[in-house]
Amino acid sequence: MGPVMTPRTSTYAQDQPADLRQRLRAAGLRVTAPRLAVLTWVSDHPHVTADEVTTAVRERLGSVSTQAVYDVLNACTRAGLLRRIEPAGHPARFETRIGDNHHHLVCRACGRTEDVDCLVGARPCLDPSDTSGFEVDEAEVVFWGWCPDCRDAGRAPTTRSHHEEEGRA
Amino acid sequence: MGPVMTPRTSTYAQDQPADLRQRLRAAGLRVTAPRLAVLTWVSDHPHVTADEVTTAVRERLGSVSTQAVYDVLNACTRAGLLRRIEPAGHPARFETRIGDNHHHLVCRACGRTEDVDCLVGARPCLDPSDTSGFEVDEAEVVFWGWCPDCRDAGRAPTTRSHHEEEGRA
DNA sequence: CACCCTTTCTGGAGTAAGTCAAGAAAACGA
DNA sequence: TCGTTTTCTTGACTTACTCCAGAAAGGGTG
Repeated sequence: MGPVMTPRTSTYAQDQPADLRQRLRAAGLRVTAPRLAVLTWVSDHPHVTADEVTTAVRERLGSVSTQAVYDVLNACTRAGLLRRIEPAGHPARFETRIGDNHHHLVCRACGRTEDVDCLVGARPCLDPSDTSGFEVDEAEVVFWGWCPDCRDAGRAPTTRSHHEEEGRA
Repeated sequence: MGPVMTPRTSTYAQDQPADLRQRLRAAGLRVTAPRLAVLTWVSDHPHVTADEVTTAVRERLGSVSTQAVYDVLNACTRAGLLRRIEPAGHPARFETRIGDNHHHLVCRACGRTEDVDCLVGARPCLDPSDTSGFEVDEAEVVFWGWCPDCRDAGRAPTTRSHHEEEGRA
């Protein structure tokens, strides 16, 4: 079954096709096999890349064009069914956990991404002090670091010689 | 002088070549014309893209390879003389303001990037509640929105129909 | 100042992650 | 069952870089 990754039971893991159909229709999107397959997979495997989704969907449906996968991911993201995360230097990842504004923990080496439910210190006020006239509609927080695997594999700097900024705001 | 952009007096705008030479040497980097030109330009024009830097440096030096500009930007970033910002969906931007961990305001439409000195509410504690075993060394905050120009040009959604998440953590 | 060893720059090919476009094939309301 | 509209397929193209080999400087040494 291809590159099966630890199938975490996500918030939406109980999505059955019937459920998904409704959500697609509600979003004004037609129900198609590629869409059901993509949404189901992303739902069960948060933070997958387009490439991983493509592989998985092909396993299930036999053959789906790369473009179709991108179209599905884009349409669903636009419709609010998916959320796209684009960590600097890594391909985009997708998740079905939307509607709350949680944040992410990203491994600098392998790109592994995990959710961070909220920040300690109870909802710090994430408003910029000066918006320079911008109309701000989202505050995105990414915590950069090294996942256990990459650190153990020596892909993380041992001496903290990297960018020494004490790293916190 | 090419695409001259509002030359803001940055924190490091007073960098004179002599000064830059020292900083390069201190970082263990050789002093070369491309490096002086790149650093000077970025210093005076925070948040420029590699492409903009290339254009500007060519204006000044006559001819510099694309690769040289990338090499300089990468070497200086690695050495801690520059900071790279990579807003999702936009090419990387560079700045000389390092050593403090300020954040950024990015326009979804044109990628225009501005500094946010700090968050109101005095240094919210930006530590994830659960690091999943990750060794975190940086918390990055990006405020997404629409710059005045793009909003006026109608490139921003008028109804807040976009991703309605109330946008704050 | 001349030399030599590195580091850096040049020029050109190559790559990853997508996007664009035209036509074929499906969805689904009537 | 039809007709319209959306979606999928195929395949070229793009953007923002990186990789490579060789030429051209830095700059410490004698």
